[in-house]
Amino acid sequence: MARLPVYLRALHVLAERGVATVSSEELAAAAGVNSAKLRKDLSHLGSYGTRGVGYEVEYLVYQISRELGLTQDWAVAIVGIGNLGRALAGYGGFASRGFRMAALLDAEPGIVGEVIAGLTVEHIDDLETVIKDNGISIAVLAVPAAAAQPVCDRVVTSGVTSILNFAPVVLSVPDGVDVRKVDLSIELQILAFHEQRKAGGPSGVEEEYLEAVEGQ
Amino acid sequence: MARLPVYLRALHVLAERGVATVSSEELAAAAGVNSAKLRKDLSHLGSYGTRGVGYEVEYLVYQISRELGLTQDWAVAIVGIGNLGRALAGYGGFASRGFRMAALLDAEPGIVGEVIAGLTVEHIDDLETVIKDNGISIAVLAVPAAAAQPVCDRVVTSGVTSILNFAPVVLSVPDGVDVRKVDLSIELQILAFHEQRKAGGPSGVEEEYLEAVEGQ
DNA sequence: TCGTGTGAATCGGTTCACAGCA
DNA sequence: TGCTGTGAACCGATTCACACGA
Repeated sequence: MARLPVYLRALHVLAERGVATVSSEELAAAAGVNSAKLRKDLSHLGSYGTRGVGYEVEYLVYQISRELGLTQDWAVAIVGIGNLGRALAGYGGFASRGFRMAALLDAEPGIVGEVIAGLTVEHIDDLETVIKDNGISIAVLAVPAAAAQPVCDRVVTSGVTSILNFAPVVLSVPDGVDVRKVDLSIELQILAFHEQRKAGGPSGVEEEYLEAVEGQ
Repeated sequence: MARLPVYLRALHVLAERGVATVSSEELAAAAGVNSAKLRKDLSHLGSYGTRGVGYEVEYLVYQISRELGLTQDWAVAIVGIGNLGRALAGYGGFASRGFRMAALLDAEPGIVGEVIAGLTVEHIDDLETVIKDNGISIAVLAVPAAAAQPVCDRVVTSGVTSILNFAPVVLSVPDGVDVRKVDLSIELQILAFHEQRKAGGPSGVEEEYLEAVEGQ
């Protein structure tokens, strides 16, 4: 589930420090969750802990990696090589976790041909070919809002079944295609909401109903 | 709550198209949620719809904006002006939603002094002064993982109470400080998990327990 | 009549608390 | 003894379904 990557990161840190064994209490603290939740999450994978002792770090890393599908190699394409696309292309955390940046695509002639992180940016006209030839099943969309749906349609037609969307639009996709959305503006708006509550609620309005609202 | 920004975005699109009124059904479709959920969410803000008709777009935009605190001006600092920081600094969606990029900070001498989106990058040594002088209450951290906690401590000490963290670490902050985390690598890992399930589950293991797992 | 607003039912996820095993 | 694994209680959020009002 969605917290396994967080546990995995914490475990990697522990492993680097040479820690061989963790209790659910310790790992939960490192991951920022409570220990009962962590144990329940891990129990879904199987019974990989030892009662009275804890979990063996290396073994748990392997089990979680396998569960998440990180023991295989995923070819990823990034479409849209603006600042955000570049940030993603250059982010080291991907390669070390089973992800391989296999293609960068952009529509801008000034950007096509540029070499970023060892990859040459290709023209978006070649999108279909590039995706099929590289066996890409995951696409990252870092394109302008107006381009997002058309590009989405094209990558889906080419065989992509998982999309990470940074454009501020709700994409529509066929069944069987997963979309995750990261919207930087929405994150800020949620912070502003909390910030405002700290400052005393919306100006000039009763605050009662505010109690009913919000979690994370 | 966390979906209001999504509704707001959809409403802005409708307003631009000149739509005066929407039903919960239509707005829910545009926002990608179901209509009962949308109505329940909106009812927390008050009774702003008309039975038999729907919601007046402009009025609802205003009410949601006020609820989210977007009718006031929030000064935001971005710390870490790599590709990601630049992408954030240049993202137009902020300014139009009550957010004002008030400061850019970096540790790299080659970057300090650079002008991005009309702002001069300042040195991180001046962080405390810059935050206090500009009345900044929201900070965006786009720094390397190792720098995140120290920078976080400094912005909190300077008076920041909301943090949007892009570094892949769990930040620890005092009570009263909100942290939201965006982790690009985790998003991809979650996609990989789903992708793997489509392909038939983790190699060599029974799939039964997989049924118990995962939502979005 | 039509669509909002909302009790009531439902669902899923979190937390509690302890039985069971190393 | 100490900590995992898990049934049971709990809690919030989602969905259903319809009364109510424009």
